[in-house]
Amino acid sequence: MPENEQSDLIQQREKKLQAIVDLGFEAYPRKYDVTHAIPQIVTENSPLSAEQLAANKISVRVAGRVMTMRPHGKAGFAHLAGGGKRLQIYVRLDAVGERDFELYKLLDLGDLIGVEGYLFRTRTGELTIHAEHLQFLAKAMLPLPEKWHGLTDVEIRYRQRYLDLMVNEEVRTVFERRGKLVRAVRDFLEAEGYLEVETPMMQPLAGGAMARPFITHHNALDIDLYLRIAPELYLKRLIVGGLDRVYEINRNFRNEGISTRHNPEFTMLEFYQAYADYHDMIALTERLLRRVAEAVLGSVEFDYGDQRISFAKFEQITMKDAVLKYWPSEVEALTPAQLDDAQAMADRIPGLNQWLIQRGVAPIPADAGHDKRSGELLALFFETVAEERLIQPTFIVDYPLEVSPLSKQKPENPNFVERFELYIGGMEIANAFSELNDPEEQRNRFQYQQNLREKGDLTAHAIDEDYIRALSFGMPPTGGEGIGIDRLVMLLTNCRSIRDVILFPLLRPEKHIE
RNA sequence: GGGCCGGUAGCUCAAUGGUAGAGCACUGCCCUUUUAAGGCAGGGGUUCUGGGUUCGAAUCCCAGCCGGCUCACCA
Repeated sequence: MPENEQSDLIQQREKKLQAIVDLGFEAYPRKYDVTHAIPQIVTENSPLSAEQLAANKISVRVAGRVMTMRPHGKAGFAHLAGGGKRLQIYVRLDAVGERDFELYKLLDLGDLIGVEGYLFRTRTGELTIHAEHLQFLAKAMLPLPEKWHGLTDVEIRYRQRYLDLMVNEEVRTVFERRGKLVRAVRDFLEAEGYLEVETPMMQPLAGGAMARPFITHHNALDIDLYLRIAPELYLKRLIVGGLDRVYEINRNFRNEGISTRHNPEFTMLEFYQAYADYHDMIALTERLLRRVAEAVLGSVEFDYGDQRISFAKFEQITMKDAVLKYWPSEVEALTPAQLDDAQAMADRIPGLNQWLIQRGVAPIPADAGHDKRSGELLALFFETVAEERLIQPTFIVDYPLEVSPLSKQKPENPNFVERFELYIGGMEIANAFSELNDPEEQRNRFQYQQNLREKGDLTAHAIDEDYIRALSFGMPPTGGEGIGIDRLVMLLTNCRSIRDVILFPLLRPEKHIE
């Protein structure tokens, strides 16, 4: 924000900083040796009574940010924040001396200080440091947000996440859980014999998913590169090379819309296991998610909005059955056989659109019925009628061939592939399949995608000749999966927006900042 | 990109056509166990921007900027 708007406040604080320096304190000292972190003191001493604290006289030296001040003439209280906890300090003129008490009086909310003293309980029973010495550590030149309501303006919360973290304690919890979740994923896969690897974020072809990429340029080589939309094809090259169990947790970049469930850069876990198929991936996913929930929440059940979600049991249903199960009664019914019949499905689009419009949802484009094949329509219908209804963890299996360019066909029905997506809380969380390892069939699939691309579908998969070459050296039968980490964090932190689980979500650049 | 809602003091919010306010924060004074500390006094505004209507606009109208939610693309 412009400096002139707050020049009075800043000038006041500059004067105070000068006064602090005049007392003999450094304006920006190098370090402060603490004996304890604030949460440690709170945890360790909570059980101790006032009498026990008085008898033991436990000396501590801590540092933190001043969050509240209650001066009382020649004494005063303050709360220091650190490590997500607050601890009260009590400063008396006769205990800290003139110089330190002058410092106390010059403090502003937001300043960083060190305190040395001993623990006691106040009359109201609050654990407090009886200060014997104060150290000035850094000045807050700008004022903190209001102390009761905190900071609610979501734009400032996202743009100035440091403020959000300072004053909204639950925000810290979200990101602590996110860290625990990623840690738990790594521990689990490590124990399963997986190797963590890193593959290119800048790729000459943006493969492995269907999405529009970001494009960039390398000057020395004078080539265009794409920020990756998925690591998939590189990880499978590693399977070819004999790294039989690999995983990667890192960012993907997709040049698509922004919403409460989409950020242009998002974190994806992908893992590949040689000599396994998608059934093995289902079993692994169930174990992984239970382990992660236990690690993060200590439970496999949790609230998400007004729903109670349990990882104790995972449903499994084919895409066709899901469409039939959730097909709206207001629309003319479909028989199972008609789900292979593009014409029969196209005939339902007008009725379906009427139903969608009544519910305030945008209809399916009118031309969808003309040029789409039955598998594409099936996937479209699934997303339209079933996806948001899948609250409890549900594996949707048997995906149509047309929307699955990298998956192996089902032996008993080549129009469908060995693939699943896992839905929880109405969101797609995971996508997995038995990996296609037949190089000729892969070439055919790429060719089909290429045709879509030439018809104007910018998300259709590009032909990757080196990937076909890699498959031509022989890839073992392999199960592979991707899990959207941000959405998993949303579930386990009860956040409705992906921006609440990404520290610095992409926003339009701020205009008026100097 | 479409629809809906919003933008007033550093922060959270009032004021619905008639003198821009409150609480917190800030400044000064008093106060040695408070915790939304208290008491007294005070400073602080391009009401998002630009037009328009009107005797008079924070308020009504138009355009724009910014944000949220939602729909579409997508994970």
